[in-house]
Amino acid sequence: MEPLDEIDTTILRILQKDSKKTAKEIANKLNITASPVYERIRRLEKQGFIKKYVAILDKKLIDRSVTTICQVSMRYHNEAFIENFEEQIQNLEEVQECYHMAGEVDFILKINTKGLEDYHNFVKYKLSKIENIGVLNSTFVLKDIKQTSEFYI
Amino acid sequence: MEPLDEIDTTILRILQKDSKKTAKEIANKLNITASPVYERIRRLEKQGFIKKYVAILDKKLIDRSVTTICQVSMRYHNEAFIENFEEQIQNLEEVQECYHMAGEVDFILKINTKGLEDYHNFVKYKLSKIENIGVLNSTFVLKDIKQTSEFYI
DNA sequence: TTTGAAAATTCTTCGCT
DNA sequence: AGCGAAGAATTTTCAAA
Repeated sequence: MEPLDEIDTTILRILQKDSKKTAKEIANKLNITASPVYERIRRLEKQGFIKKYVAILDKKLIDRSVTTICQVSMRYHNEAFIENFEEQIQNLEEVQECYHMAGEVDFILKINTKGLEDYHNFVKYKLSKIENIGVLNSTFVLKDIKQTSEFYI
Repeated sequence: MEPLDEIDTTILRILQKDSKKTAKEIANKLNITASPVYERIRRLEKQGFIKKYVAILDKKLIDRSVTTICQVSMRYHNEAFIENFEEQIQNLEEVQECYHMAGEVDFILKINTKGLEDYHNFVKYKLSKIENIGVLNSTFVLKDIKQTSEFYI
């Protein structure tokens, strides 16, 4: 696969910010016509550089204001337990992000709920039901400082 | 502002997963015609429920494979220092997320770089230049288990 | 609020340069 | 690779129900 040129990265930068921009608008910024822009976008999709297009919602308005960062450590560290944990996490709708970490803490999760009580219920009835969880440490977000899906390219 | 009905939330659920779905496709799933779907989407945008539409890129392919979670605590906790920190963070392109936290740690950041060396340079030349940072604790992501912008609604 | 139709715009393909 | 034209599909508006 060929490396991306300046035109490709400009297209990606624009679409990361606003995927509703038309090929024509992007073409204008690049001083070329719409068809090559269109073809490049199609290629970038096909090659997997663009994974998907999504709408970003306002969490306050849809009543998911409480964001919690939860750090999880496992009791035993064998393959089966880790794979089981990863599988279970996929199915929890409240979990927006989950990373397997190097270091003391095994997993870091970002969870969105309506309120504190819903987070309590999430931990009580869903998260803590997963086998082999050792330490579980939750801290609440006071304020979102920055939140974007953009990569600097 | 009226609360959302079942049709609105269905539209939002669909657009969170794939914003390229046409009004017609969404209408089919709802057994109505395209125009009310179109009008509802416009209203949801206007009211702010939908903040924006974005393309999600593949971080491996664009060479931003290293994700780091960085926990920052400030030395002194006064308004000016906190506001300054929040402002500085906005301008750092490597930072995808930053939250002001309750508890021991003041801020949690998610940072994407090309490699470990680039993270080192980020900390050395950018993050640590911000005034009044006390403790700074970085841990690396071994594997992304789950990562979505969707909210469960 | 939904429908159905009509106009404007964008998407998509393709032959040519 | 990019251009420009042409047809298909979608977006967008709107009168009527």
